[in-house]
Amino acid sequence: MDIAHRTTDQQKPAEQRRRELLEAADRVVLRDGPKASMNAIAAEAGITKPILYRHFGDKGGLYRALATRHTDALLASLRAALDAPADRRRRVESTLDTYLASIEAMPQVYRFLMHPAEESHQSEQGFDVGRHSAPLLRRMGEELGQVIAERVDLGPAAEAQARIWGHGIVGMMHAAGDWWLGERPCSRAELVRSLADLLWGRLAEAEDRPGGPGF
Amino acid sequence: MDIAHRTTDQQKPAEQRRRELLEAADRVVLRDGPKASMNAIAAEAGITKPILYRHFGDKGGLYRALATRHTDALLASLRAALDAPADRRRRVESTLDTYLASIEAMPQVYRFLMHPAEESHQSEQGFDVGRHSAPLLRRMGEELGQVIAERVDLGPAAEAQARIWGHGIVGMMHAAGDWWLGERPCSRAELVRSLADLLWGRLAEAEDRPGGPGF
DNA sequence: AGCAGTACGTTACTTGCGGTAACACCAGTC
DNA sequence: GACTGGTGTTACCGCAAGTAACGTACTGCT
Repeated sequence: MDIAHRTTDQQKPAEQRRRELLEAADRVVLRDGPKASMNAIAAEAGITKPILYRHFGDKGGLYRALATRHTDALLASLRAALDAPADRRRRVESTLDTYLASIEAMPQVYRFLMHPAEESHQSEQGFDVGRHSAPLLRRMGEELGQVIAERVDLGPAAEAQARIWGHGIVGMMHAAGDWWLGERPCSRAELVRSLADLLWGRLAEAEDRPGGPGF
Repeated sequence: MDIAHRTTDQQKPAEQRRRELLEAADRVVLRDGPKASMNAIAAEAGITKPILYRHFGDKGGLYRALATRHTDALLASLRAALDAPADRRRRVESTLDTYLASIEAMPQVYRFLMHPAEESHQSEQGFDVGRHSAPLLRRMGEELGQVIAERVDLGPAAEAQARIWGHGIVGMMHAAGDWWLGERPCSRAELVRSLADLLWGRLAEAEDRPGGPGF
């Protein structure tokens, strides 16, 4: 009588299957980069293409599902560092370090998250710049902005200010981390310290260099 | 008789040809986004694919040539703002505003520059994270770092610090700009002011919010 | 039992793009 | 006239995304 009463036989496999597929996709993507083919992923999962399409719609869907998993994981660890009971400078440094440690530990994951390899949504004729550059950055920016708004007293227009700062700080962290990961010009601790110093206004405090260029 | 005297209808200096092709490519890319096909570009230029390949090698080559043009232009205008004779805060605000005005004026160009749409170099098995995320960011970061090192007195370890700050600030500008361009949550002037405030240490100065969350 | 529905799975196909080979035309040069 | 080097072309290959059509097993319903 109960239509929706799928006994354990079929319901579990549905969601569990999806997990298996995602894990297989994960392996392939982490091995071959964002240009892993659907065929390769299907082969790794021991099945064929159409099944992937039934589960995820299109390649973008699969990648989005994959990205969401990793993004959630990273955001969770960042939240932990961000919410720790310590003074602000400590929290900032801890969060920076957590992020950098993550991308250092799994550069392939990081690379994948930051490069969705063109979702190609083609939404209309317009060129909505947004959402193309990795949703991970946006999510981190929004969350950080929220935390700032909650915990820091910014006077009037606090909300707008906090969001701007959230996205700005996340961008700073991201770009510096990306560059650092590529060139390794210094230790992680030094990088963390320098970035925190930057946020602490040391650029504004520093003196002009004596004998500037042509001036 | 004269070698340089070609009949007007054909046989142009070949470098000018390249320019024409680049301009055609520009039009198409700015219209169709980074996924513009070589066929489309060739059609826009009034010729066919193989010619493009003779000139630029592969799609990556064409896109690199295109990106270089725009990147050079943007960097030039940023340098102007950065080198203006004014106090530091003024220069910072002016540079931020110049950048934001540029991406606001030509979001398609901006989008293209930040999303080379996977060059797919496939260099070996490794995953060199670098250089995938738009060389524009790297170049801006390096230049800014250099300017900081030249004009600001940072004491010991100045060089490393300056480069870190350069990339960090550029990343801040980029991420905030990207987000702002997508959501338009405030005016450009407000954004500039907030970001400059952030760099001026206002995050560090601000008081804790009274009655924090659950604590 | 027999029938529909549905999720799982396959093979085989279409479409479109990056890239290339082979060929054709047109100048000036020996 | 034959040779060379630039312009251009058409026609093709390989490969990946995405789809259609078909087959199969298990379910509950009558």
